[in-house]
Amino acid sequence: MIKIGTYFENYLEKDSFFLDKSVLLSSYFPEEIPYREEQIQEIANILAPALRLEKTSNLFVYGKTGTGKTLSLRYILASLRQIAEKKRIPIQTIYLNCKLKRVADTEYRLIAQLIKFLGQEIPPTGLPTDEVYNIFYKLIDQKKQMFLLVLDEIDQLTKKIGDEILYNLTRINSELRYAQICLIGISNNLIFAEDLDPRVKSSLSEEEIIFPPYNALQIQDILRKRAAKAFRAEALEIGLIEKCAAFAAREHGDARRAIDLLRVAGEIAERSGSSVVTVAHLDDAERRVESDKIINAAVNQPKQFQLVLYTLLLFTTQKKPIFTGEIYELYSNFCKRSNYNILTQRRVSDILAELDMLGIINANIISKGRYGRTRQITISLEETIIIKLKEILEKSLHLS
DNA sequence: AGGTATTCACATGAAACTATTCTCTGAGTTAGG
DNA sequence: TAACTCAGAGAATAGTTTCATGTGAATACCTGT
Repeated sequence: MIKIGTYFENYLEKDSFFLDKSVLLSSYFPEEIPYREEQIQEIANILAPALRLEKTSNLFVYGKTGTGKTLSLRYILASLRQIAEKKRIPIQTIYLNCKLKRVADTEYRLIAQLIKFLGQEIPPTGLPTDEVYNIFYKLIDQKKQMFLLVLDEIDQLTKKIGDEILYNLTRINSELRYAQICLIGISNNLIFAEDLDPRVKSSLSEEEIIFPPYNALQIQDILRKRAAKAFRAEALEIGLIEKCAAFAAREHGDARRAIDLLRVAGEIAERSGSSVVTVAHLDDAERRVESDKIINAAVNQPKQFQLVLYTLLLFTTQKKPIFTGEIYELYSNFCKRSNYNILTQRRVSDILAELDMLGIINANIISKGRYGRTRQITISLEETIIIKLKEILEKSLHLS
């Protein structure tokens, strides 16, 4: 007990080298967005007519993750809102992330969210979708006003439920008498619009803006600006920022990831009682971030999904690749033994594909000629992660 | 030897089903006048 | 008669199952030399 007490005291007395950690969180909103002036100006040009309540072109924003799309749009919307408020222009802006589970990832829920934004509650289920649309129309068309609707990660939405929703949304304007809606889609899949219904495609991407990835130098600059606010001077080892930027640049210039890494490195350094953040801490941070990502992904999956993953972890300790059929065999035996019901191979195949998508396993579809076609599966996780993952899955599946 | 045709072991798609959670409707019941 | 209760019909959704079709290349099977 005493030990812990002194630990807490020491903790308080030692000044943290963090000045303001919130600067490094993804919720932080910087005053300026470096290297994105051009894109912001362009978007502003496109959206400006909204201030006069004139018809505004729908807009499509492309760019890889961590290239500042979301941030830039939020920034633009915020200033647009400010002006609108000052001049009493009836503009509403809505930002929705279509990937959020149980929030806006289906047609019904998306519209329900919009209605909620307009100040009315919609039950999570029970109503027909048409009804929800009608409520929305009525609410929005009460007076002359402009709606800017930003749909982030719109590719996830169409991947899951098709593009009918987008068709409906783009068509809304012709059914509204007073109000107007302008759609702004954000996607990090550059070729996403290719396999969209041509009608939707043409009306949605009237204007397109591309956010290029940051290069290493730009990320360095961004990191320095953030670090200056987040850390005390002298808290970072020389060369740390450069290394951090290099990590991120390797991953297609993802600034968010770079900032994340820096924060986690700081936390690790702080906990280890070091007085500066070193490159070694950064390496640790990278490992931590990676393993957190994977473990998080695994934990948030359904039971059967975890079961498949668990058998996979159990039986692929050696580097030797394993095939779908073998895994299915092992999996069904395991289920029998532990009283879980067994899924069909069809489903397991889908689960394997999902595991591949999440980056938990590596699965290549190969043809063994006369001996069929199958997935060749390897696990590319580090031993420590595998062990941790096993523990967590055992707990979650109530295995002993 | 060289060229096709087969064939395996799944992959991939589409539709339909199941269980759960939730609303709405309207018949039957209750309580008050 | 108005208010209340409660069962049943109908929706949305996640996770599956069923049925159907697709597929890449190692082999089997020809053919002609």
